[in-house]
Amino acid sequence: MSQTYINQLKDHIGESVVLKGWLYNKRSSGKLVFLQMRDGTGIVQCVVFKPNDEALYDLADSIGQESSIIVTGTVKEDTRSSIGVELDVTALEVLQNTHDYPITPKEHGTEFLMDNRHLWIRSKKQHAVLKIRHTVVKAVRDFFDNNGFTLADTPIFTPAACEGTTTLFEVDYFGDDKAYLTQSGQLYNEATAAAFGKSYAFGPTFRAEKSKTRRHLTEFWMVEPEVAYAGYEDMMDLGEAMILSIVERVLTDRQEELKTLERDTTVLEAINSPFPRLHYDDAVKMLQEGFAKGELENNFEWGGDFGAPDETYLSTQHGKPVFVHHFPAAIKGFYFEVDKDRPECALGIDLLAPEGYGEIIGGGERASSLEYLEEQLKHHDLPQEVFEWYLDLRRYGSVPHAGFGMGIERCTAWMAGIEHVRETIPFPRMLYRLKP
RNA sequence: UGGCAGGUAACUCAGUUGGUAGAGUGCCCGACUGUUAAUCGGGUUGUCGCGGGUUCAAGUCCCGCCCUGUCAGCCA
Repeated sequence: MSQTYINQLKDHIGESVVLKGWLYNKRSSGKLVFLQMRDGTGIVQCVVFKPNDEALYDLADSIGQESSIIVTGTVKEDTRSSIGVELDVTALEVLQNTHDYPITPKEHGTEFLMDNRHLWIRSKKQHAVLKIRHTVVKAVRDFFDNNGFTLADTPIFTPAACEGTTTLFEVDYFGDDKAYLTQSGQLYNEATAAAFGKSYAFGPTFRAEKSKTRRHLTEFWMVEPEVAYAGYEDMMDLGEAMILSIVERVLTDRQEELKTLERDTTVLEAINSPFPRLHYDDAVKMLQEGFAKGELENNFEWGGDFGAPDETYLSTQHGKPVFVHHFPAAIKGFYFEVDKDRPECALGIDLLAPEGYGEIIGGGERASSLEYLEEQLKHHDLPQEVFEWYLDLRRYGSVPHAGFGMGIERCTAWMAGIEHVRETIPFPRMLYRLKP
């Protein structure tokens, strides 16, 4: 008999099936043993009644949490079950009986769970978060694939920094050369956009920032679209459409997981077009009003970059993600296009997620003038020879173009409604955390 | 990198004015025909983060270090 998966049991009511998986939890009551079995697709309760088969009962009663088991039984409807069905066990094969599984159904601390991350991902909530991550990734890829974008991944080893070397991980590259792990595929995306018109990269990104916050990882995944003949406003349109498609997909495909996580889905359901678009000037005014009302501790001044409390304040003023554009050029990268009428403003855009999840998109319009970029490289003290290939993009058919990057983990944390991004990736890499 | 909180059993924690170590959970044994973190009875577990100091005596007080969490800076 072939294997049936728990999420398909509803189609097999009354039939005998074989489930292959692990013991999630066990309870017994007199002559009954209840095996909570998981197989990766769900959890189902398997019931063994002692008078029916005493040897089977003794075996079922003896296995410990996370023992690997193959269960044969009859599927029956049961209103007491959260998935509507149960299994009456007729046979049980124990591949390995284990008794020292460290993670119990009771409470544990963060450090212990992180040390046991390789096992923790079997737990219901972690499983649900990672399923949501999967759906976020799938929604993102479908969105770009269905909108004329070509996937053109960028290298992970890079020869130089795009904004200084302090936040880069250095790698020895055959002795003489040094390589760095990429912190963004953006410069390369600008090249692929000139080849394909609309391109995107999706992959891991590395930042050696010594940040210890609930929003930071040293290794995280980012999706970065880049579009030729597009401006910063087009990126707000594109980002908004992408976010809406992610929210919709998560709400459609991951209802069960959202329920497991006790996520308040009404805040996700309330997200619709259009997202508010704030000029940096107006954002500054709002922050200053917030300070005047005593809702912010520090008075924000024009020219600065938003701190976490500022971002939270701006995003909680609306029930939706909020775009901010026209950041001061002085706090942005060398490659940004600036507003012709206000050269002190870069055509950068950020998207702030609601509920204090912070910046999930950062991007904008790129400078298309060769002369301006050469000037900017000097101004930022960057070696021009390293960027010659990048400047070629302005020598040969330069066009206005724009793009952005979205962090998969921050987006997933927001969708799942969880506190810390470390739970949104199977094996997080953080300052002081390289294991398991 | 800085502020704050913390490090005691496998896990989560308690430990009084300094007097020689506790609970719950897990695990093992037993009871129970419907359990949902099952319940009930019995049993089992210690480098009190590390090093130094004060003291007759330190988990407890003092100094240094290490580690963890959290907030902030930076960013996605």
